Amino acid sequence: MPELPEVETIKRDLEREVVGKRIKTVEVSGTRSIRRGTKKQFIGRLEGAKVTGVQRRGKYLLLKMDTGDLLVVHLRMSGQLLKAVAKDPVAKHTHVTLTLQPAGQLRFVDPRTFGEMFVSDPDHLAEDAPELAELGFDPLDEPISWIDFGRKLLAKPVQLKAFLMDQHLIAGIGNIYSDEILHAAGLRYDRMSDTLTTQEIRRLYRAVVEIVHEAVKHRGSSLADEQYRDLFGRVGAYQNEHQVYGREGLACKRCRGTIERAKYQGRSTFYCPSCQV
DNA sequence: CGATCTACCTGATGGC
DNA sequence: TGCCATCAGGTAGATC
Repeated sequence: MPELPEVETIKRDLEREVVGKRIKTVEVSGTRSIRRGTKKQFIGRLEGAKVTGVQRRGKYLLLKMDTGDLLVVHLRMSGQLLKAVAKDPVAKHTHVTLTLQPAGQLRFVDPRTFGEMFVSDPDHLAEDAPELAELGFDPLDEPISWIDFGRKLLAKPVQLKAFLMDQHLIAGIGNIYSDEILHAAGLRYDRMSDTLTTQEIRRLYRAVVEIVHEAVKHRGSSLADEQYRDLFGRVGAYQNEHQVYGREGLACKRCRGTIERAKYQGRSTFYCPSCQV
């Protein structure tokens, strides 16, 4: 479900609502959500710890504890982090409940159970979660120069959509935002990275940064199923700004061509065949 | 090594 | 109604 803009929205909500609170108790149901390490050590390391900060790396969230530990969260396709109070009805698929001091709860809800949480610390993060160390640049927090971006594009010929979604190259971009970025840049999803002109490289880089910022400004995208929710359970608004994603058969807002859907690496891709080249 | 497929899950939707 | 196929924001691991 969530890509960088959605995770960033939740991060900012967590900073206001959860940082400074202490975790009083931890409840875990099922075995899927806590699968690196044991439930017992997960609970033991979190209970009594105070949340002192939140970081986002690509689509990962890291909650810093006053014990030095890090609570790492990845929402994958259907995970939600929701603020609640104890008397609120418990949603189906609530797998982890952190009860906070002085008040409130943080709940992890995840119907498809692809998401996960685990506890690590700065000294062991690289071995506990090697994929975190291998993330590419973050277009929101650590934008690189367009020259370096161009070097990455030219380093290896790869189709542009695969390039944008490769977390080793750029952290945080997934199926929705890769389509929106490519449309904004006027480039096709299957264009090879090493065929771009200098002007196209600059346009693509600008589109990456702009689309991500705009999507954060609108608090992310919730699709028809409204699975993506922020910490307060509210939907995002960026879906109203989508130019191509989910708009098959509709007119391109830029050139009035017809948006098409293609299958790319087993997933839907939306693009305008007349203004993306 | 890289590229490509599959598995991991539940739930919503649409065709028959 | 119901049954079945397809699809959904992601990524790791197997298999070529």
